[in-house]
Amino acid sequence: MEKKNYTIKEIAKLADVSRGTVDRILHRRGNVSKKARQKVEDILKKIDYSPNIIARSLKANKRSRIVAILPSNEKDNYWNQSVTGIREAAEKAKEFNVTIEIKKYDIASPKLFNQLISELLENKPHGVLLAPLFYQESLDFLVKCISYNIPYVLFNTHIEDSQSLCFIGQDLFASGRVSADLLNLIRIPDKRILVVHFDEDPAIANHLKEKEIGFRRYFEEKDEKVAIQTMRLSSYQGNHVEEKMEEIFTRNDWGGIYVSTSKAHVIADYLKRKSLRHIPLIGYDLIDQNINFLKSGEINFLINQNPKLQTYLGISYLSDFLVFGKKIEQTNLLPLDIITVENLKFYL
Amino acid sequence: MEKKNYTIKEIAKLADVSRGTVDRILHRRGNVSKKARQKVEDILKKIDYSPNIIARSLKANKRSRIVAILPSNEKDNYWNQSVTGIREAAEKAKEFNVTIEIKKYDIASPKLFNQLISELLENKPHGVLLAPLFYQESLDFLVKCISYNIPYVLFNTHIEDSQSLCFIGQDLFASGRVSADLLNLIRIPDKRILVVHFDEDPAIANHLKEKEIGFRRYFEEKDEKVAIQTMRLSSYQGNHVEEKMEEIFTRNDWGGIYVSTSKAHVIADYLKRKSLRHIPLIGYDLIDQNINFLKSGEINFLINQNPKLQTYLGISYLSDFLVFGKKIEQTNLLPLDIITVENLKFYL
DNA sequence: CGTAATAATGTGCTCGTGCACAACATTAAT
DNA sequence: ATTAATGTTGTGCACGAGCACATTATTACG
Repeated sequence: MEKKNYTIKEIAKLADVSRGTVDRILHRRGNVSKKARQKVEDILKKIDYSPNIIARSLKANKRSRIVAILPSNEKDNYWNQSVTGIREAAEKAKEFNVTIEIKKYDIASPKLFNQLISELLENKPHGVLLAPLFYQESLDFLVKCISYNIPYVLFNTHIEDSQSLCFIGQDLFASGRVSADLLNLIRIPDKRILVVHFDEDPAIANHLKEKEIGFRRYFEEKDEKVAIQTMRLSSYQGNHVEEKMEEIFTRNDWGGIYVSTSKAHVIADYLKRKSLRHIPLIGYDLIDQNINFLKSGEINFLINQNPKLQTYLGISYLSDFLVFGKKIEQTNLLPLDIITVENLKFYL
Repeated sequence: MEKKNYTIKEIAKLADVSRGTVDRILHRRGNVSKKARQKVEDILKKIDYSPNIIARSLKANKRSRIVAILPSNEKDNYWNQSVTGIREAAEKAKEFNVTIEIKKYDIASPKLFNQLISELLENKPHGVLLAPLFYQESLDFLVKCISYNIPYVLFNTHIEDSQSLCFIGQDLFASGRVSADLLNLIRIPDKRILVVHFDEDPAIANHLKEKEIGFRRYFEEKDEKVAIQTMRLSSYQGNHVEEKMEEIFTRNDWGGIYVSTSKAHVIADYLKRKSLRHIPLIGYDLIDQNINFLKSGEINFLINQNPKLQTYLGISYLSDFLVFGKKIEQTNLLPLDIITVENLKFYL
């Protein structure tokens, strides 16, 4: 198993040619006689040459600039964790002369997104990490990246047919099923279940629908006779949310609630104020507000979508690709961690 | 934020001295005049020099050999996953001229362990990854490593006071609590709870006890009135296990079972045969037998102790330390993943 | 002041890759 | 046969760090 790593110089000596000739063959640069090619290829068949990536990287010695583009964390601090992941990966990548720039866009304005993109393309980055919430706008951008030969990695939201290096995200359908499974354990029997979507933006709507399909499918397969009702809320509508909650909670007696976004804390807060904290509640993501309600018991389970790991891996992959030319797995669906008060601390 | 990485050559030019002088100052090799030192240190204060680790590594160009020592997976295929983690990390490390050798020891024989150790020390490895199940024997070995200046990383079992680069493992106490929390959700009310330890070896006994303490503490804090009874089994005793199970299950009516090792499948199998599969059961680790019973419903939850990630990180850390001189976090407690049928696939 | 001893400094080489360019060999065209 | 035009091959250099060693500057002391 003790495998020697041959160098170009050693191969040259074995084949009785010069380093240059070996190099030309390895890189298919032509200008090699049949005889020399034969000799070298014979050697290459016998041994297992792989270039020393450290030497290669030293020679290349390029500075790479990666731009990470994601929604602003002002309006939705779910994205804080993504930023943390980027920062941590950036720290590691710095040693390899890779710098990371973070660009945030307003989830409510495709226009500003487009503007950001075109500014960004003025001096072209070497790589891009993107959360493509706007479908069409992102697609346009990616076409440009391809034409400029800028490699990109997508995360959070899947875009079909893209030529990305890879996509890092979660399995939405499975995510709904996991939630259903947990809620089924703790729900109050014989009562209706409420599914809540906070879809500020149509860009996210499909995302949430996929989760709901998984959620409902679970109960169908289990042949459980549960009534499931869906409610749509937008956190931008202000008081409107309170009114809507008032309406839905006074009219019905719920046996469990599933919130398909990181906004479970909004419901938890309501339940607490209205002394409804006995109603089982499941939501997503380890943002501060959710964590507080998990600790105090209004939220029973949180599903961790690993936003931090998503971006950490995204940047790491891009960096490894730019520095060492490493190939990457096309799709990377991260685990859906089940979080309770007891194992919370390990995921923070 | 665009931070330039200065080179020694550039610093030399700025300070108007030679590369050698800068090098001597950076490495405290002496033989530098006060004047020159002053000039260079002034520059070093202004800029933020950190050596190019790629160049450094190329120059060093050392082949490193890491030996990973862990229990044999013949008798307990929990360790299969550890081996997988090592293999995957080895694949990555190969590119940096790091080779990994795996040595397996019999958990029943400290003698053979000692023999393995002394053989291993004959031609000294550059780094060691160890699962120190035998306390005293491991300690003796580590003392030798220290005297030979061999860096080591421990995983799975914690040894206090060791000078290891780091420990990678799980929080046993928390692990017991997590299990208790889950079992509390699904247990049959008003019935006794059974804790099962499979402790083939006294080396592991403490390990398991710590889990049980966490488990019991949870119920104490919750002020739940539950009777908890402990049973010790050894899978090496053959039929004896069956007898003991027979005894404990015919005499009592259990409301839930917690198995503190990866052997939950033994209980699951019994429950299945005796038509007792309604009894909630929680165990550890994603080994094939457990996975099967999780899928078929005899096991309700599995706690994933991340054995694969433990060794993967261990090798990665050691490799980064040997190749690039990177420092490492002292302790690394991996998450206790909660696994159900629904999120299982993401952890395999 | 001159020489020896010591302190301080600068240079050259290595690591392996990748490319540029010079050197040399072969063939074609006149 | 001579020159030009290709075809093929070998060498040199750069990347940045790190160390050995040669060279130069400074001090000590008779």
